[in-house]
Amino acid sequence: MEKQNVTIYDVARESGVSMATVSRVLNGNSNVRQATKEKVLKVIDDLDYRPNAVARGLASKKTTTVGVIIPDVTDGYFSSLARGIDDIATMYKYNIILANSDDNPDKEASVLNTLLSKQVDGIIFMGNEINDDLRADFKRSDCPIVLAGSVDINNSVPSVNIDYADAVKNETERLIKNGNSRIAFASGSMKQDVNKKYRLKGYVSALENNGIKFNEKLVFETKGTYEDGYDLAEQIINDKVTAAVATNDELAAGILNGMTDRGVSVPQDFELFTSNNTKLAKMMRPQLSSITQPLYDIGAVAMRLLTKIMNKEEIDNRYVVLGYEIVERDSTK
Amino acid sequence: MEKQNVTIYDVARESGVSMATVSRVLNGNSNVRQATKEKVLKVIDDLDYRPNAVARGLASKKTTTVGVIIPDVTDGYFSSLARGIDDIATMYKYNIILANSDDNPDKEASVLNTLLSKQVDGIIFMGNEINDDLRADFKRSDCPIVLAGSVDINNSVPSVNIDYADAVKNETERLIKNGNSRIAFASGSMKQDVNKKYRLKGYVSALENNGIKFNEKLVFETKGTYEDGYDLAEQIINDKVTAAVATNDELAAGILNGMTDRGVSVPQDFELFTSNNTKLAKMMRPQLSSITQPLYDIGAVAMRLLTKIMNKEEIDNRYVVLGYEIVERDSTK
DNA sequence: CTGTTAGCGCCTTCAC
DNA sequence: GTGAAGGCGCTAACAG
Repeated sequence: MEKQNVTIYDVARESGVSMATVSRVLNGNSNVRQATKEKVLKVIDDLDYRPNAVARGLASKKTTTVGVIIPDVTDGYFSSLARGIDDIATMYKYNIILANSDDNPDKEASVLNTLLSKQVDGIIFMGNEINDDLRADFKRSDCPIVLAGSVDINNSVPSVNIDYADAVKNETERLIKNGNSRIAFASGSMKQDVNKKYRLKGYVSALENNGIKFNEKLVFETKGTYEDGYDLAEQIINDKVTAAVATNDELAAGILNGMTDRGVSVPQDFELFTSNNTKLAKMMRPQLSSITQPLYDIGAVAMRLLTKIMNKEEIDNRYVVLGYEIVERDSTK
Repeated sequence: MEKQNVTIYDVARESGVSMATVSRVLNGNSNVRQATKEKVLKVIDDLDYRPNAVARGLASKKTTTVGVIIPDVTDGYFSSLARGIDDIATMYKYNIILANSDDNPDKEASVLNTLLSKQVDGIIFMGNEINDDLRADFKRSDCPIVLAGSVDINNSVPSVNIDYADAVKNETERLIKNGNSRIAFASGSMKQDVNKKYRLKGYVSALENNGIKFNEKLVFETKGTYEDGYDLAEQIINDKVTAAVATNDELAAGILNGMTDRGVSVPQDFELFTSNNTKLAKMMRPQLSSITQPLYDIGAVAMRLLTKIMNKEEIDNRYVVLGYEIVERDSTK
């Protein structure tokens, strides 16, 4: 058993043409006579030749791979985005280098670096916090970057999102219409601009529009985990809150179970809206009312946008805002 | 703004040494005087030089990236494995090319091919069905491959798993001890050897060990989705089944909700065990009793095993079987 | 339409 | 300890 050694040179020799010609048929260059093309193709098949993408990358300066930075694949929100990204990437003949960052700035910076050293053609970044360092890295990188389901208040990079503020505003108003006035805002980290600058704002403006005074005590900041939500339920009960908007599904799931396990009936005595409509929302009992984000599409559109940028096509809109809807299931009246 | 052009040659010139020397300090080769080393390092820093991994890969025939084939990142079982894989990969300075296959043989073959053309140093394969074609591809590839949480009855490739048969046997026996005799085996596709050759076998042997006659009618084959489970509940009710073992968590979640929504109380009138203990198991109400697979570890160990193989280290055991436990929560008595 | 010739950026003997 | 030189496998002008 020898190692795979057959190179473009071998197939050139075997088929009695030059490597240039082989390269041409490989790359679908039209300037090849049909006959020669077929001859070469046959040899390629006979020799079981497989072009070396690394050599190709070095010569052409294109690797047909894009980097994807994700906080955690295990998170249903991000993995849904990732799936959309990969599908579109595959469609455009790209592969994906996936790297978990845990939203940790150091890891992000480090990963970004190794991605760049691997000469990826582009990068899709997902992350909840984008700080100045990262923005600077992005700028310096001279590599196409698109944010997917991730917000940069500075709009320093192209991105694909929904209107988070508007969505939360909408949810909150429905809660108000249902007669609630003590509505909690159950949030993941406020270091995240989505939460602090967008969702919270939507929450506040819904309150104001309806003459309800904003009460800082009803804003609960957590790390956004299921456990956080579960524990938070106790506090929510003590604070006599009658409804809540949660910024992500696992947190909401925790709150829901926390309330139910403590004897509160949802939605009769407590209403709850969540924000991502991951699979989880439908699996909970009662099922969670939610903003329905087009998660897969956000990833898909982000990847599509990236291909355009890598391809230097004209871009009409670098800051895509996809539509969302609200589905009322059983956690609201 | 120029493109990044600084190469090893530039830093060689700037620091007044040859590229060979720069290459040496880059690769931690000891045969470099401390003084020169520092000088070079400084220039590297000044020039903001970043070695080109592609060129490096071509020259050294090592890309420090491994391919990961996964049915669907969106699936909690596999994404947990993927997380373990990535963490260990990162620890050993590898990156991961992640590709979704949907368990589709064509996609798997195609992805495998492009992975090989990209000269990955190794591959972690996750998938529920491994057929002869795939085995042949593996064999022909001459590339280290490890299966993670995926079973190959032929043991043609190194793998990391738990003892699925034993685990299901255990669950089933507990159900029997609780007084059940009409126990369903709710399964994903029987084309999958884990289900057909392992889990089902465990189920059957538990029955036999306890003098219960195996009833084929109580084996329900589905595609393993949440919806499948939900629908299946009706049939389960009609068949007067009093307990079930499900082969994966989403399926179990569907069954659970399907039963509950149809007015059956769990675990009083129906007991349920599931098999993967993903996050979901704890989020359901009642919480799902389950086999607790060390998902993250399976991925991590698989990746570690792969590094050893890539590194041509001595391997004591190519077919790792990790321990599992059973946690009884509220879906069983 | 096809062949020739340079590299792409780095590693790796082999001398010195 | 350090430099020179030859590839790695392929693409990309440039000729013809």
